[in-house]
Amino acid sequence: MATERYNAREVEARWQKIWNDKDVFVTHNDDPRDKYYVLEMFPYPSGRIHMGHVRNYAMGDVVARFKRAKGFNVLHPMGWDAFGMPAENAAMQNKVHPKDWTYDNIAAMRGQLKIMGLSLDWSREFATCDVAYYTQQQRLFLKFLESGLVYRKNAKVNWDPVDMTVLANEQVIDGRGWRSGALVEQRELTQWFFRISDYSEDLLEAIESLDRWPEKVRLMQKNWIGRSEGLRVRFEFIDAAPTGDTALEIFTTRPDTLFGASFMGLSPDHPISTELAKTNPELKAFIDECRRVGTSEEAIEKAEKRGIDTGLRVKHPLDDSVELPVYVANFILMDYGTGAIFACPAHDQRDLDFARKYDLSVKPVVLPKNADPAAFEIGNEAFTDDGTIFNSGFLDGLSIPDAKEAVARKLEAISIGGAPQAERQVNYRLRDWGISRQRYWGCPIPVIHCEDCGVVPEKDENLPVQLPDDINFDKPGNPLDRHPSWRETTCPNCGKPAKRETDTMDTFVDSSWYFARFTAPDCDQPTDPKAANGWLPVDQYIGGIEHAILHLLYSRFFTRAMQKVGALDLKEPFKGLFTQGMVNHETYRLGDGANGRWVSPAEIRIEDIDGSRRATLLDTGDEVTIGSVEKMSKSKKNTVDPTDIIDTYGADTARWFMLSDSPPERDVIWTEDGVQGAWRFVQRVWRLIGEIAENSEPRGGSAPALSGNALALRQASHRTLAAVTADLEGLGFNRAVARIYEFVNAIGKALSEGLNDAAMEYAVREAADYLVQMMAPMMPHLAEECWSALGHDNLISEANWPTVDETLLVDDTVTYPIQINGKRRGELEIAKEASKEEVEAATLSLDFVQKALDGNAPKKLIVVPQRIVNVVV
RNA sequence: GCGGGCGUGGUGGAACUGGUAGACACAAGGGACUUAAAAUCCCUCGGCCCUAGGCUGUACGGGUUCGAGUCCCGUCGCCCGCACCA
Repeated sequence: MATERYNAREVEARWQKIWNDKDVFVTHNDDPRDKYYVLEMFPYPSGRIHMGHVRNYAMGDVVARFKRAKGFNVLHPMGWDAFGMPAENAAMQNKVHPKDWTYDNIAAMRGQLKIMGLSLDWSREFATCDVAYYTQQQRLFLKFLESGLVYRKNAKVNWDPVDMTVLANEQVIDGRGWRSGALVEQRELTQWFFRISDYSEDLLEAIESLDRWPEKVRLMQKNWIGRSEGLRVRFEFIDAAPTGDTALEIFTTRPDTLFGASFMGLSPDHPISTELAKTNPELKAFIDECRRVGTSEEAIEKAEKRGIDTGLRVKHPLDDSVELPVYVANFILMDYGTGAIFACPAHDQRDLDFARKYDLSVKPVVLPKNADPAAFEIGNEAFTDDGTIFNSGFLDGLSIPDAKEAVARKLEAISIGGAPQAERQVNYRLRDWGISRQRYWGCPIPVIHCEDCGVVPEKDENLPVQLPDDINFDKPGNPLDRHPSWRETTCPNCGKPAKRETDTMDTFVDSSWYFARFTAPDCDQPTDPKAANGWLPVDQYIGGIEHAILHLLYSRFFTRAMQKVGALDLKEPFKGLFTQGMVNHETYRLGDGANGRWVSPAEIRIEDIDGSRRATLLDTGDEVTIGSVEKMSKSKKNTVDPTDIIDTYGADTARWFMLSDSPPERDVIWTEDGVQGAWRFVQRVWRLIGEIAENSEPRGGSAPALSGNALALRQASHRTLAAVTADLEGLGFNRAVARIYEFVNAIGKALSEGLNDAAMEYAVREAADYLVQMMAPMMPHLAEECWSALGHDNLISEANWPTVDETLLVDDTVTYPIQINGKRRGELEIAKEASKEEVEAATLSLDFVQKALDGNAPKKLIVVPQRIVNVVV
């Protein structure tokens, strides 16, 4: 048996069947043990799994299997993020129905995931496009609507006039639609919004409590929410604005620079701008032009600061004698603050650019440390660092924070037109979440438009609002709009004929609560609060860094919203978060420059010729250039199909390689050599275990008295176990792998020295059992096969994690490195419990120390207990 | 521009709270076994010096310390996030 080569394909299929037949990974909500919820971000069913999935799910599976062995009731589910544009694109290109395309892809990918041997509870599987799932999502939506968490408003959107749809910012490339290439327009549309901004402060504050999240992600979320404290100040108009306003309200975080004010700025979308444009053609033309400029970052960055003087003038709030002109300026955003600003060019770069262009005054009011107030001037760079206020009347000599406070106090106390001139205000960058999409393949928004009653929520008993199957994609735009009858319904309120909402929800909505649905996937309500509260928060969530902001922030908001409507009772959905790195691969290119094309790793052969690697095309033998290592992508053709790898080497090898070498948060480079190394290791373990199984008997009873090699091996077993346990707790898979390699080397060495007494036989059997158990979370099939070969009659997937015998972790001697002047010169082996004095004495008697001292007393002698000795001469 | 991170052999990477730098693996070279290949096993493997042994070495330049890959300051390089947010 043992001499046979390990046949991964046969073995893996066999154990997968056993796990499946015995429902080993089916989880029960009423299990009394402590819970542990492991979740990997669920995949989009694109058609095939890729190496990124293999890495992601291998990591999650290690955690799940490890925690199961540690005695937890583990929830480890899987589902599909199945709504979205690719299905519609496929429908348009290949004449497939989005539903068929999606469910076919799911079936294919489910099959691929199953051969990976993941310890998933497949009984809880669902896809977000399942009617059962989106019914509950509509029910949640209606509850949110009732609780005031949802509203409609007009909002500017990127409109693609060819595809007749709204585009997300990231779908606009250089001002053009990413698919149609048409110039994108800014349009006002009535859209549905979730009130995520109501939770700005809470979402920001609670980040502090997420201590098992990567610091990087926490910081990104903080920046995204973007809290800033400032002052809302009202500037009195000399003559009232055409809107009737007597004062212009602005938001500023720099009230300390108020004496440096040079002009006021209005957003092109500000109501006063709109009103003025009605009688001012030049201004109207300018505003129209601003709207045409794309919202892409590049477009904004390159856009020159421009504006138009409205002729309006305001009074300076702290100095009546100063009048400030009001401009409409292209760089002012309507949806931040009040859509209007006061400009202090000396201390704000944008204001300075504008002032220089229109020749407006630039008066510095913050003096840098040690600068001469008479000589300090502003060139083409605004001064934004710290300093002392000057040129500012009663603020002169104050620090920036003190001046802010002084201005706030003063203006709060003044009243103009019956209201205080200024109020303190906190602003957030975070905007409400627009969820309307003019698409077919998404969750329909369950509301009805009635001519008499307005916007009316669909009645609960009428749910679901189901997507029609008879749909065509012949024309661009939203197929739901064109459907002959789907829109037609009756008003739930008055019973008259009415029309359904044809917008569907952003797919981020689908993924904002799936983790809760897994806790009770068949419930006839969105959640079973008892199940959700019992399982949540997710103890370990694993996924890509690309979701650091949106998906995670939306899910945090959704959890709060679900708490508000009583669907569950907690705020934070993910206790521990881990973001894994990408899978990269070398690239290969045939031919030069524009004539060249990318070729895939499967099309080439790599040889080592005189120490340098050369690649040639398999078909023709043409030389191929080996390019840089990059993220696996279809466009560069540097992908490796997980199924091919698993067919050749088995799932365990693929999993093991993914977990070894690179730290999990970092990118890993997929190499053929690396996979073969992992494969050789699989064979090596199999041979080793076979040899042990043949030449020894299973352990019985307690350990015999030990000494020498047997003791050393037991110490190695328990030390490795302690280290691997700690590594797995901390997701240090690469370190665990390295320790297991070391351990296998140690067992191999012990075995070669002979198995000739009972003590050694016991130690070797223990080592073998521990080895197999430690690798079981990572290579579960090989582990089951070895476990069974070693004579165990239970499944290793159901076995308990072994316990460390602490007494075997300690040695009775310790080896001190001996340094002379900080450089290592030798070692000292001494009893562990030797006192500091004894260590000192022993050190000084060493001949190389004597030699270094040359008869003198040491200048200093540092003994760090159990660590190191340093002699300073 | 703002914010954050990283820089260790030919390569991926180890090194707990400052305490023997390079664990473990990959690649490479040499050898054994074999008709041969594969597989397996053994040896070498940061650089320099003739060896015992020594010197040097964690991007670069300083500093703190008995002792620095780790802490501090500066420089260079790379990566990521955000970006007209007043």
